[in-house]
Amino acid sequence: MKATDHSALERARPRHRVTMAEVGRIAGVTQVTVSRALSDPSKVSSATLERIRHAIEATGFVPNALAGALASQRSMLVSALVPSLTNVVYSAMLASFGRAMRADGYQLLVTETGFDPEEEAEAVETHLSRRPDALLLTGVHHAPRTRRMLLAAGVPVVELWDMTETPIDICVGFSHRRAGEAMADFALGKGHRRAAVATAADERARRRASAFAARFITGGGAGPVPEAVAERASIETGRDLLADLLDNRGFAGGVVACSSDVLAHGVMIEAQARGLNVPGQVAVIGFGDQEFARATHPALSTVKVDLDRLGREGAAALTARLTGQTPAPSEHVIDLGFEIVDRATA
Amino acid sequence: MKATDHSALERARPRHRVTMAEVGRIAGVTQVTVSRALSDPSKVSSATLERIRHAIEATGFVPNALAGALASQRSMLVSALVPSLTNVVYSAMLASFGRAMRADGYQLLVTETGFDPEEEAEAVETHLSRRPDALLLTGVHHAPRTRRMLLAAGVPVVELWDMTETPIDICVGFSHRRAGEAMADFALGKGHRRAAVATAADERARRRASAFAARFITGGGAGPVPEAVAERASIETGRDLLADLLDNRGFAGGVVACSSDVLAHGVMIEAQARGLNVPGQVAVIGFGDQEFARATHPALSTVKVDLDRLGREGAAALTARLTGQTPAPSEHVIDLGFEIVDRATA
DNA sequence: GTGAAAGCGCTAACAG
DNA sequence: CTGTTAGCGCTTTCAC
Repeated sequence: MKATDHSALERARPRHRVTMAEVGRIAGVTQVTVSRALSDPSKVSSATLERIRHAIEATGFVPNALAGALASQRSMLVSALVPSLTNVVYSAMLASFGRAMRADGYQLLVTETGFDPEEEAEAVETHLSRRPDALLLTGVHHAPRTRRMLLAAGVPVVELWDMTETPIDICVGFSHRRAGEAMADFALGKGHRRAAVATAADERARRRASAFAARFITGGGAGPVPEAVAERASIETGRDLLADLLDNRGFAGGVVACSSDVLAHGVMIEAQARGLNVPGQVAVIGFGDQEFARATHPALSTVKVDLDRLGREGAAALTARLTGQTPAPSEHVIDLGFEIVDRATA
Repeated sequence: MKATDHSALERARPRHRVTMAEVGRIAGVTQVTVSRALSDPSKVSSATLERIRHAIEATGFVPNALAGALASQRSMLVSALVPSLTNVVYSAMLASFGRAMRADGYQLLVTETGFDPEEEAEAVETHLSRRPDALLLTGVHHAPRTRRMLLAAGVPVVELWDMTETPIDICVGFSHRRAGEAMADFALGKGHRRAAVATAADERARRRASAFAARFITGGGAGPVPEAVAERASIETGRDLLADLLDNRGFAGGVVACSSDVLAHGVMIEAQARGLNVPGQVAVIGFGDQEFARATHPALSTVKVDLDRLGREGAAALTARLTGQTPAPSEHVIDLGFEIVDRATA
């Protein structure tokens, strides 16, 4: 069985493919009728429909969406560009976006752009060659040619996860500056007067970090707010960051504002490994409210961003456009906000 | 600027699209020459090439890959079906697979199947309509019609993350049974005589769990080995699982074999929250060797599976096939193995 | 309710 | 080195 199983694939060229014409021949109708039977069965007599169904069954016919897309000028493809697939923040957003689009019959073309605008531009170009009906970009910072290509293509675009006054088309997200400020207000409200920042290098995280530091000081906290930056966010780099803050940057305890829950978790672990009490000696605020945030010990205080909703709203904005609706100017930028989750670490 | 920016998109139908014919007209050649200039520039005189480049630049022409695929019978599309995008195990594998395929000029059509063979079958069918040049499936358990459709399509297929005697085409992975047994041997070697299992519900995890339990007992451990099962793997469910084991299933300490590092981390946190010493009272073995495993406190002992390599090897197997190579029968099943990482929690 | 004709934008021979 | 001629497998439009 093993040998025969493979033999089907041992040939260089795929086997003969069934077409609508062939299905039609078997069912005693023309190709057009088969097409109609599939796209709008109500236009075909039930007797014919039955014969066509049989023929499809018998031949294992699978319609060629490439040809369909070419003829109809609708690919039913949506392209999604995310900086990273392994970062839950983006994959969660992508997953919920994908589910929503699939429910509307679209399929997802996915590329990981690695936080690099140039790679993103390349990806946009190749994706555009597939004539997607819409595109999802992450963030609002893109290479100039990205914007140019997209505008020229005249395809609906949604930028997720960030806000801007000048979206390419539609953008759905929240203000990173305001999120950073809210973290500072929260820390201050908890009575903290000394703070540090542990952040990933990416540009949105940095924006939150500086907003936090600025607000913390103007709000009455002690300056300066030392900042430690890691290339990537992981528990390990979170540990490194706290170590660095404590050992080299003059941070003697207080609250640590982190650019992600993962980093925050690393900070907690490092503190605990050093015998420091959390939140007594080192308080921690995360970002994202990932699933595990409620399950750390103590439970992590953080900023909740509804990633699921982000993906869904992005999809909704796109499908609205795709069904011919023109958003009002005010609907081009959708602010989903965020929420401070006050648990036990700060 | 805001208003004008959008106006390009305010129309229902996309704007007039540039074709090769149009580029040719401007460059003073026929459409075919433009096609050649793009696919094999050496076949076109440098003077013509220059004019064509100009015309492309001037018009912002982006080739239509749909039409190209239809004509050439090669879509340069690879479809990837993964159970979950938010689970790092799968997204890491997908990301490395994607990078490798992209390097060869392929693009990724992605669908999340949610561990459901029926959903997978649906997805295979829709994906097949895009005429992908190859497919990636996760695992080796599929609906019968999935196998049938794939065989009929005659497309190269790689099944990742698991092994079987009867792959659809090619499969790359490791033996889950042997991994479970290796965990048991490791625990036994560390002197543990009492054990429990904390596992996610998915079928591969269960397979490792039962292999662990069986081997642990035949290897000299005390039976029975209580087993706690969670629908999904998270730190939170890991905590719940240990609580359940301790409170309801007669587990009085010993080693806990987990189906993933995340679950293991949850078990550690719950133990520590209860004031139990790790590994003194509760020892923990994870699975996957995710990035954070080395950074927990104490560092997590686990089973390393090289996800990056998994993705790469899967891609390599596919591209070999796509360049016309026929794998030897022995090369249809590739065992990547695994490795016990002996750190501090067991 | 069904068919015929045209064409989507490209690649693949085959000429010259 | 460049052009001509045929499709690829569908959808669309217009007839009947």
